[in-house]
Amino acid sequence: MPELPEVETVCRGLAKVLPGRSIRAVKLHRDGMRFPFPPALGKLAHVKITGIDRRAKYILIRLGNDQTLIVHLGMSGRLVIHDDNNKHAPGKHDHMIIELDNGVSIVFNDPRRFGLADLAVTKDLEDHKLFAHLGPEPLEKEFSEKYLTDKLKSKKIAIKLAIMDQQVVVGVGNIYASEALFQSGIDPRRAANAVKPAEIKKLVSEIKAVLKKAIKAGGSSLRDYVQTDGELGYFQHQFSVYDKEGQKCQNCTCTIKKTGGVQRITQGARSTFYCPVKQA
DNA sequence: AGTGTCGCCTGAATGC
DNA sequence: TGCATTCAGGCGACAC
Repeated sequence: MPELPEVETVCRGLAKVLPGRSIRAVKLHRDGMRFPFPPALGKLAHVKITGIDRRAKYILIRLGNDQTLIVHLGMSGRLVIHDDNNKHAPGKHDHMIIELDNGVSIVFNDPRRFGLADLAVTKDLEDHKLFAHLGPEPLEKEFSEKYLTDKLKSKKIAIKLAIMDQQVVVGVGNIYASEALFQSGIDPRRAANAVKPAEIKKLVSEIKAVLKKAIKAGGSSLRDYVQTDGELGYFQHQFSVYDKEGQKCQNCTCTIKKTGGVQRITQGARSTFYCPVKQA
């Protein structure tokens, strides 16, 4: 499940193979994913790829025709590099294949099709429907104690839902929201506007820390950000509370029989994991 | 405007 | 064994 660190790692992998190359063909194997592919997506032959970057969980492939190819991995999306002289036979969920002039193919596979691919004019990207309402990047200075305090003061929703709101801050998904709240010692159920100044300061710092740590883990566990099978961006994680219901949390000193260990609750129709002792 | 809920989609895991 | 059900979740749509 790609969150910001995985997407960042995918981008760093793409940055090693895409810039400077030219597109031989983009092959589409269905009409669309979350929404229909734009017709122009299939007509990018001979267009040059000039760069790669990321905004929130969107991968931005910069093109020489002043357009940007936007890719979102959704929940189950993967990008795999096949160096096979553009001979890759599309599998069941290989929805889009970008063939490069050097024979390398970038295969976008996504069983659940929550992902998307779209084209936008680069200079208008900020006004794109998907980008217009995005909050700040969590790793930028703009995402500060002062900013978050101001943003949360009118919010009565649970703090966990608040930090997952992309209008508050982008890139924090279900896993890292639980992880950052654990590291901050904050109960995920507390009202956002009731979180104290010192706790908000800690939370901002821990959100940055858990994301940075995960990005670092991605880089170090993948050779050059690309696995031997060509897959980009997925790596082993070690979580403190996520998916550890009934188990010990990180550095746990509890008697599990007494405390029940890590708790799983539902917030916004999604699982939240927390330690009832450290996040009281 | 802020908040809460639902649906999209498939495959893995679980239940009977 | 095999079929049905549940769950996973990023994000927009929608209702209140």
